[in-house]
Amino acid sequence: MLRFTDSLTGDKVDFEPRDPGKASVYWCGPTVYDVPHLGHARSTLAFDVLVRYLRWTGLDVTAVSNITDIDDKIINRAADEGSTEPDVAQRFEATFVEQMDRLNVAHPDLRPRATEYVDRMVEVISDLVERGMAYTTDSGVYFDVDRLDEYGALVGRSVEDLREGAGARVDVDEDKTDPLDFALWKAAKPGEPTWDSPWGPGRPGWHIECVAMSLHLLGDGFDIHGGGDDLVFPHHENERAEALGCGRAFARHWVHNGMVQVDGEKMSKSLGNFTTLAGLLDAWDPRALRLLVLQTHYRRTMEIGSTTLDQAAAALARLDKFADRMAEADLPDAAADDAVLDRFRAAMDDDLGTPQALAVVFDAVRDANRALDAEDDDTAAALAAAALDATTALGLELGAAASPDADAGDDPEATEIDGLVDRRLAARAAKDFAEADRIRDELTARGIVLEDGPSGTTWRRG
RNA sequence: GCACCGGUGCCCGAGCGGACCAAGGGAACGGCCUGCAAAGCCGUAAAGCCGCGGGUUCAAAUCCCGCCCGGUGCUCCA
Repeated sequence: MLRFTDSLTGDKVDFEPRDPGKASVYWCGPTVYDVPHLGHARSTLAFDVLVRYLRWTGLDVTAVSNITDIDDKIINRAADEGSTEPDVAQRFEATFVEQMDRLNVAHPDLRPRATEYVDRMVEVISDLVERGMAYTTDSGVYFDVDRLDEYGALVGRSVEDLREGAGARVDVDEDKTDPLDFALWKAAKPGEPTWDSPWGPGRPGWHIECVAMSLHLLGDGFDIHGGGDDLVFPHHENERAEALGCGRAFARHWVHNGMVQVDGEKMSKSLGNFTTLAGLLDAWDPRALRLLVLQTHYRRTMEIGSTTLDQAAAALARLDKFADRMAEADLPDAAADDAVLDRFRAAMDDDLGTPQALAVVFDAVRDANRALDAEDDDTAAALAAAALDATTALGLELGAAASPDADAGDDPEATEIDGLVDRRLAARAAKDFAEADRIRDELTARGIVLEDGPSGTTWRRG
């Protein structure tokens, strides 16, 4: 039985789906006003693994993640570059999807856009107004926090507490009767995209979209709502307020992932293009980032840097070699080792303990290698099957074929290097090791690493 | 300022009151392999006690209190 930490209570709770055998999951996607950063990657990876694992255990999962395609930042961006909001949104949504694809993130079943949900948002806001949970001013419609006893439950703070800190970082809109109240509908401002509403032209507030989408697509009382830690307040607190304010059951469980820290200075020094996810993905195998993310528990703050990425890449290389070795060993068909799978499942069931789950995988890898060394093919096959099944559940494809280097295409330099490698092979065959080593040294100086194997010599850029 | 989360070996990072343990990964070292390497495989050692100081307990890295340091939040940031 899967258990995970519910942000609402802070306790580990058993996951009991609303509908037996199924799971409904919603997590907040990006606001598409710029290229994705490392935080997007971590968060998206966290929920990708959650969804994959739920499916692996046999649940029928419906996964929904939104795209916020209208918001202040998008408007500002469009103004800055002299384009339009839809243009900005479409461009960066495409970039987001493309980069998540590189990370082998499974597409959510549904990826609704805010601009497609304005009508439903208006319905929810109308409901709130009718129930007296919201009020109207010249600048828009606001949720009245005082009307909801439970407000603050998700952050674990009282309304008085919150009120004290309100405005500490951002100026408070003077139209609101309470600094904690938040916008459901923003009245039109000149030059901004607008939609019609019972309160005049304008655009929706931020939180309302997730409520309208999740309740519409997944139904009241859906199972899991997730997002980054930084969204707990105010975003998720306010979403919850909106749904409860309508008298509707909202998410049964809340799951939040921790933040990413980057040693920016060190990073830019070693690799100038590292500040964006794209830069990272160009410099490292995307699977190394996934592995690195999995090696840290999803709730913890984690450090991503060139050192930790290199370390993850080295571990990944070992897993690739393992997968290749087992594939080439011509092992008998074997069912995955149950003991390994049980340990894997136990680790994952305990709040998605991917670090321990990977420890299980690495243990199995070592044991399988040892079994193969001892020519115990049956044991090796069972262990390898379990290890590979587990990594698949985590979204990690293994083996040289899975590496982005596998299809590097034609490289003008490659032909020349191949020629040098051939000459070295000839020299070795003639026992002219001095010449062979000279060629190798020359290639080494150029950053080329040679690997002599039973089936010939391969090279790679080190 | 207030709130929440965290501070574990050379590095990343598990552990959340006890005897299967201070996991696992990277690096290091040794062996096998190799003409020699590289890669790979196997093995070894490494935290004298898990930020600091108190306390609770038969028993604490794990609970409580104080302090120091880092992160996040306090209206639109995953």
